[in-house]
Amino acid sequence: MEIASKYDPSSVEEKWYSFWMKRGMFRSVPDEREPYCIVIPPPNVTGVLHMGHMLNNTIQDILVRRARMLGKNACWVPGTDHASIATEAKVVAKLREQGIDKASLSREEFLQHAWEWKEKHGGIILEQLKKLGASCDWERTCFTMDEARYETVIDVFIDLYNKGLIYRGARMINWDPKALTAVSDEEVIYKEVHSKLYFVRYKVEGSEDEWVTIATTRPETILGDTAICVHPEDDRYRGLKGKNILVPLIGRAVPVIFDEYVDREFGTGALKVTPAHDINDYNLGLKYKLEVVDTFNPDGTLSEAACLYVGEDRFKVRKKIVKDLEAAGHIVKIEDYTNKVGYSERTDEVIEPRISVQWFMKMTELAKPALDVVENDIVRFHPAKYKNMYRHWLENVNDWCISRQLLWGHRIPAWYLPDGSFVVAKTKEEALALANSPITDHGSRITAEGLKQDEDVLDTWFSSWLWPISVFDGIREPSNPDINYYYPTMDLVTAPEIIFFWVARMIMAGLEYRKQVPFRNVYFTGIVRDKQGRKMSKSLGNSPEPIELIGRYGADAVRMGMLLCSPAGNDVLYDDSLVEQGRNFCNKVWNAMRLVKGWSVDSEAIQPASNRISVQWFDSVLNAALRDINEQFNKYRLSEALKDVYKLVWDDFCAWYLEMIKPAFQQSIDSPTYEATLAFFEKLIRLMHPFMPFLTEEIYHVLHNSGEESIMQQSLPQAGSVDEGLVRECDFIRELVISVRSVRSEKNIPMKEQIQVFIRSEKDKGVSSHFDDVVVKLCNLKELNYSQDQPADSVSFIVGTTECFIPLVSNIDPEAEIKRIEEELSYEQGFLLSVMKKLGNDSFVNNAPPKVVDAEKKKKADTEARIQVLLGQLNSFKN
RNA sequence: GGGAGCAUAGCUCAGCCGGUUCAGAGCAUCUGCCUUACAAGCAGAGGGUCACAGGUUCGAAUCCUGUUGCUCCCA
Repeated sequence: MEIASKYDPSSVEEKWYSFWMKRGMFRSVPDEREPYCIVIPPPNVTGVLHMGHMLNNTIQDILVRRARMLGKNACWVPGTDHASIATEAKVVAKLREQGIDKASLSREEFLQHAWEWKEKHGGIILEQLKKLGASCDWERTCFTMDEARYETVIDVFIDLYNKGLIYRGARMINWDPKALTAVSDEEVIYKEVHSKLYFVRYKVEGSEDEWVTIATTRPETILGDTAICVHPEDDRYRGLKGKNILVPLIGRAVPVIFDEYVDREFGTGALKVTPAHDINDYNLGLKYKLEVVDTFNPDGTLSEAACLYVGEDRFKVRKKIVKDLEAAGHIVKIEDYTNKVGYSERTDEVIEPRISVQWFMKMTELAKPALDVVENDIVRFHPAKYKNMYRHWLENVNDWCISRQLLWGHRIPAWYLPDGSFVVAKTKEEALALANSPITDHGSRITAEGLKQDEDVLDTWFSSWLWPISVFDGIREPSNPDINYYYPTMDLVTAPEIIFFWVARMIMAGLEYRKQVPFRNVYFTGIVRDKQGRKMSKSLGNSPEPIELIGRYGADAVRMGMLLCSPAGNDVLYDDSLVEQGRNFCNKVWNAMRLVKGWSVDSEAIQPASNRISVQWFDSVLNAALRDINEQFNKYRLSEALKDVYKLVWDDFCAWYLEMIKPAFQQSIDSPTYEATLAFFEKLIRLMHPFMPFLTEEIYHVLHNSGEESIMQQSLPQAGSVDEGLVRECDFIRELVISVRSVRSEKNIPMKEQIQVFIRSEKDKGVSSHFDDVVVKLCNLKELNYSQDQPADSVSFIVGTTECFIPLVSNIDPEAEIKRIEEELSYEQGFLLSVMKKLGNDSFVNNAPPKVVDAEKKKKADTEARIQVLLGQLNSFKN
């Protein structure tokens, strides 16, 4: 059989994914086994797969596949969210291309277009996940706006409203003038911008030439000023008590108020107060009952209330008003200034703080238990450092603005009566009944025509926060078999950026509706950045196209490359070399398979002792590694687990074990060793399967010719016992082999040339000879000898405390040897000195644990032994 | 402005309660090899005052304090 010397993933991956799919191997239904469940963080329907998804979903797939192989009933629930702002923007843009104006459409017509868009584009990202090997139960695919999820959201809204946790009120909110909607605090991104600080003087009313100078970064809001505020203890402004100030250009008289809020050091110490357009000013306005003049329209242009520049854009007005102020003699000076400005996460538009009537959810009551479960490790964070961030947010939590002025989403189930009051109900009929019930008592009889449903929809996160429950329909059917079996889920894999948006709120929802946390562990991935540490973004063009990357290197290589360098919570600096490393590893495993598969087996042959000991040795090494890797998984150190696998396979198995037992060219191998090797290989690919599903499935089938079976359904190898003594013996041998190779390299002795090695010892005294034949093979020796004497014309080296020699016919330079030995000697003597110093220190000997003192004594003995050896060598060269 | 975290080899990072011949790994670099599984490979080598300054201790990369630099979160 001819097997290609290079592993070709493209011919393999499609085959095995459809193999798994056809046989329903990702399917999970409740049974008597222990459940293991992950719900996918639902990607946006507008999204296409990016590098962050690749990392995140690779990790989830590893966890799920591993759980499956541990015999659990593993279920990974996929789905997408409707991303109201992003999707609506896409649909509006598409309509515009077709010459359709959103405003000309009815709600129903618009939603029709939106659904069409969703049907066409909404599934792309899930198809892409399949290319990565994601073993989701696709039959369970959910969407935040499908029937069950939609109704769930509405039910929860009504329930929370009835519990008094949701209210409607006028508040200062973050307004996105481009999307024409409110957004929550969490959707505002503050960016540092270079702007100007304008010093503007306002005239004191009734005075000839008395002025107050304020500093502002937003002169266009001057038209909405309704007070000037100074610090009560600021001597500069004592004279202003009881006076009014005239707002420039429009001459409105506004009062001077005194409040400690003002920072005397900033600007001039005098602050203009614009309650309609700044959150702090808004609070001052409430405190001093100031007039609120809203000078902006929803789209960011100036309103009638501004009197000037009506209908012009806020940023154009900023330039204009500065000119006009300057002309009127109001500008004192303009300084360069750096400040933070809020931008909309979705549209990147500058957020306009605006007073608006919105729906809010009270957070303080829900926050307390959600904090407790994390503090008490009922939900564990990996890495745990994110607990700090979580705590800080929950202890300072604000009410959540949940309404959005959009069409695409869950429409708020509130119905307004002609008198402006409202009722909250699931249907118009229920609303009507409620409106006419004696309890609400609206006096006159309300008709269906008199009821108008709220035009707004809910924040997308208001559906996402229910996700771990809603995917199992656990709100509508609180005791259905799925929710009872799969909830709470086990692990959540997500980015720290959405710890508040999502993680915290899911915990709240879980505790509120299931009295139980939604998951046991939260694994925070890092951000995938480019090599220079920049975030990957479309505009920078610094992100590889994931599907193309998979095409080029194979999904397994990409999975490995992503994970190998990303400990939990750490950012990944992506570079193609990472994926290359993954690909190379796949190829290494592939070739190991080619080697083993190519051996002919001699069933008559008796197993040589060297093979037997090699098998015993690798068995121990494998068991020790399985134990360690298991431990890494328990600590959610996936990257480290993969490194251990990498080392076990490449170094221990390929570089050492296979070389130890490899038969000479065209020789056959004995059957016991061959069988043991196949068993090792089988264990290794099972161990690797969660990380590299495609390659391992391919090899599994090559090794077994097993048509219908899948490696997916096999169990993970269990760690057996470890012969520590044997491992130590072999460590000595490995060191010996490396030393011999090093001498070969230094002395330019080609591998082909057979040499001799002498160990200064009596055979079987001190040094074990179990591995002698292995050494002979790996070093290409004529013979391995034990001798008390140094052979003539030989170079020497030390392994542990044992002296070894290689006789050479030439190439020995006494000068160089002496120099080398003297260098080693001086290092050892220095080391001995430091050990002696420790042992000579009474407080060390008395205070340190006996184990540590003994270790120091052994160091001393070993070092002295080595020094003896070196001195002997030096002598032999000098004489 | 408030809070959190980080600083170890050229790069990315391990290094758990202070003590293993402790200063490590991978990648990159350099040298030699197309040795019949693998050049996507093999063998070997170099490279770090553990940011800086103090302190605690018999002993500090590890604990404490300060300084500097960077990152993130919140307002």
